[in-house]
Amino acid sequence: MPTPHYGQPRYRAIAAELRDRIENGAIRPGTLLPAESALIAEFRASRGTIRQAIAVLREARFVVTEHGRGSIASLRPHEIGPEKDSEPDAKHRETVADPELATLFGIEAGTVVIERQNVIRRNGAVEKVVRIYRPLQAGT
Amino acid sequence: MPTPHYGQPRYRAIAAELRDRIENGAIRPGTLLPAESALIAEFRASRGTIRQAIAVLREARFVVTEHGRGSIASLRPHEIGPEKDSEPDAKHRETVADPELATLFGIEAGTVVIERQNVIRRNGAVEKVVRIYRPLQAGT
DNA sequence: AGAAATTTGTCCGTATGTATC
DNA sequence: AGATACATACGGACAAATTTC
Repeated sequence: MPTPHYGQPRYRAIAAELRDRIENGAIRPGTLLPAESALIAEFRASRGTIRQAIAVLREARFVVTEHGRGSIASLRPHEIGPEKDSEPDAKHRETVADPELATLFGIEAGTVVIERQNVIRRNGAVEKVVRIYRPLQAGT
Repeated sequence: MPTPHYGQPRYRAIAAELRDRIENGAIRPGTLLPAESALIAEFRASRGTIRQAIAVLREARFVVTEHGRGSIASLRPHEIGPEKDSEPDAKHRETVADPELATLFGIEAGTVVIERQNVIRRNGAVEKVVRIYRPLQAGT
């Protein structure tokens, strides 16, 4: 893969993408951003580039980075929604595609996919866990 | 000492070595791999390199890693289910529980669980993949 | 019950070599 | 030549989960 950075540099494009996710709630304030390693996999960027992107967000106060913990999306006054779910039976998240999913979706392993997980209980005990995977691609 | 990565990078060579040990039984399925610190000493590699090697194994489902515990050798991927030439839309197979599934089911990570996978297609393309996990005992 | 040790997770800073624009 | 980016690798420090004492 060459290194085309037509227009703005890559780290700025990644920073913009992450900022959008924070603003539109995909990454909720107070929660951790994906780890550097996860962002490397998702954007297929080198560590240096990812760190540059996060540096931009930190500079703009969109995130606060804690050594050994991660980068936390900043709380926005108008978006403070504690929503303390103790343990939801369903949740959304992003993970990376394992080789099989990658093959099925026709993407490369390591690409980020959306995972929805539902926990089905029966008499209190967990009977089964359903995980639904979808490609992330659409219009980003 | 510079950083010569002529040919195969170190982390891949280490991953290959560890995979061999799992395959030939030197590290038996269900047991823990040596700790990162031990691997660092053995291969004289940095922690980052060791962790990259283990990430390769995890990606290929050769191990399941648990925070604070270690990486558990899994059943070999090619022994887990029947080999397929083509991809059916639904299939049963056995996999190993990742830490989250283990917690939900109240079993230990690395334990074998039943996985049923359904592939939902739409106009030929794979729209989503549904995976349903159940413990071994129940449901039979 | 609690403290310490172990182990993995994450971030920080740096370095070398390669490739592209 | 310089700026950008990638892949690899090192070492250090702090955080968090688990195990051991």
